[in-house]
Formats: sequence, C-alpha cells, structure tokens
Amino acid sequence: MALTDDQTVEIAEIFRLMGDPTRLKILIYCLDGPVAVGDLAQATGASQSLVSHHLRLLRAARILRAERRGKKVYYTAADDHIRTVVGDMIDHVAEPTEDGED
Amino acid sequence: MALTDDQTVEIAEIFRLMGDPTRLKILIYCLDGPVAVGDLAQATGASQSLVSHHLRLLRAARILRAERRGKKVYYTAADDHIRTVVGDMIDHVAEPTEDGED
DNA sequence: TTAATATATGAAAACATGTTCATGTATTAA
DNA sequence: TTAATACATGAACATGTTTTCATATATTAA
Repeated sequence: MALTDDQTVEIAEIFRLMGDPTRLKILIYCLDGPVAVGDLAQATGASQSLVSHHLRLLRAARILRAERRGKKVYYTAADDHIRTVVGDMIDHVAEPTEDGED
Repeated sequence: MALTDDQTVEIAEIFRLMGDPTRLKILIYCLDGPVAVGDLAQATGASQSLVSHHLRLLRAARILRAERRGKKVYYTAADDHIRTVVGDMIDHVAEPTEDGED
C-alpha cells in the first residue's frame, strides 16, 4: 500500500501525539469511556493546566472528542481505530518478542 | 488492562519514534522486507547521514533490525506487532471516520 | 597498501516541545 | 449579582529533537 506524503505526515502527527507519556496516559484513561478533565488530572498526577493543554492537542487531532455535561467536560477516544492501535501496542510491550531477544 | 508506569513510558517512546515523518517513512519502507540504507535515503529523499541517525534510534528501540550483507546493511521491521500497529494506523487515516465528521 | 563504496557517528545549529504560572471563560447555585 | 467550581489559554522558561557538516569506520576490489 502506497501512501501520499500528506498521509504519511498525518500518521506521523498522530503517533507523535501518542508519544508523550503524560498524553498517552490521558489517552489510555479515555479508551474505555468518557472521563472528566479533573479526574484525568487526578489519575495521571499531572496539573489541571497541563492536562487541558494536552487535551487540546488530542482533540485537535481528532484522537479524543469532548462532551460537556454541566460544569464538567468529558473526553473519550474518538473511534475504534485509536483503541485498536493502542491495544496492539500494549500487546507489543506486554508479550515477549518473536526472536526471544528479551 | 492496567499498565505500569514503566510500560506506559516504553509505549510512549515507541510512538514518539514513529512520530517523525522522516523516520516513519523509513519504517514504512522497511515493513515489507529488508532495504539497504542507501535505498532508504533515495526513497525518502533524506540525506544518508540523516537516515543513518534515524536508523540508529529505530534499531535501539528494537523497531527495526539490521543485517549486513557485504558492503550494504539491510534494515527490516523487527516483528509483526510493529507491522500491525502501522497497518492499523494506515487504515485509520485511509478510511472515513466513524461519525462522519470528515 | 591504496582506492572506492557504503554506512555510522560527534558536534553544532536550528527548531520544536512540555511544563508552569497566572489569568480568563463557562456553568451552576445562592 | 456574587461566589464557587471546572476547564481553557497565553506567555515564558527549560529542555529536547531534527538536521547538517565533517569525519570516521567497515567492506571489497585492485
């Protein structure tokens, strides 16, 4: 399968956003269902401000989607592709390597 | 599934490495079989030096593996998890979004 | 050995990113 | 309106990353 240059850059951008530990933690917490910003800050141990900054990037890239309910804003994974990619990577790290070089 | 902090950081590191366009191009070219460094430089349009620098990072993270044959060094994807993750992401970009927000 | 080819590497320049702090906006309740 | 809660954002600092350039190492051939 051949990708255009734009598509490659687009994919790289998504991987890049997943490539920061704080942001990845936020993303993983949002995989199973909507989580409020405050709860994400608590769960990750990051400041509310930092979580908001990261959420903005994840939202802009359509990795997460936001939904306001009253005072709180809840974030969820945008689609199942995201869930699958992260799930595969978790398998990659959890399982032993093919060639036994662990 | 709960991940340790170390595992999260490890996964983020792999995503981060996939998150640069030049590096991702190199990785994608290596998915289907061994490719020599010079050919990667030609295919990506990057300098030989830059390709080598990126290859070192991808090799160190066990995303790619190197194999020398004579004067040339060939690089391939280290295992099928990598192929799957990149494949899923290609699907993610190639296919329309679930909610039609395209 | 010398020359030619192929790849790797160290240092520096140019650029990008994560984080904090202070402050701004939105929502609800009194 | 005022106060309280929840989240968002701009500016600045600190740190990290990508890229280039020059040079080094490895392999083969003459």
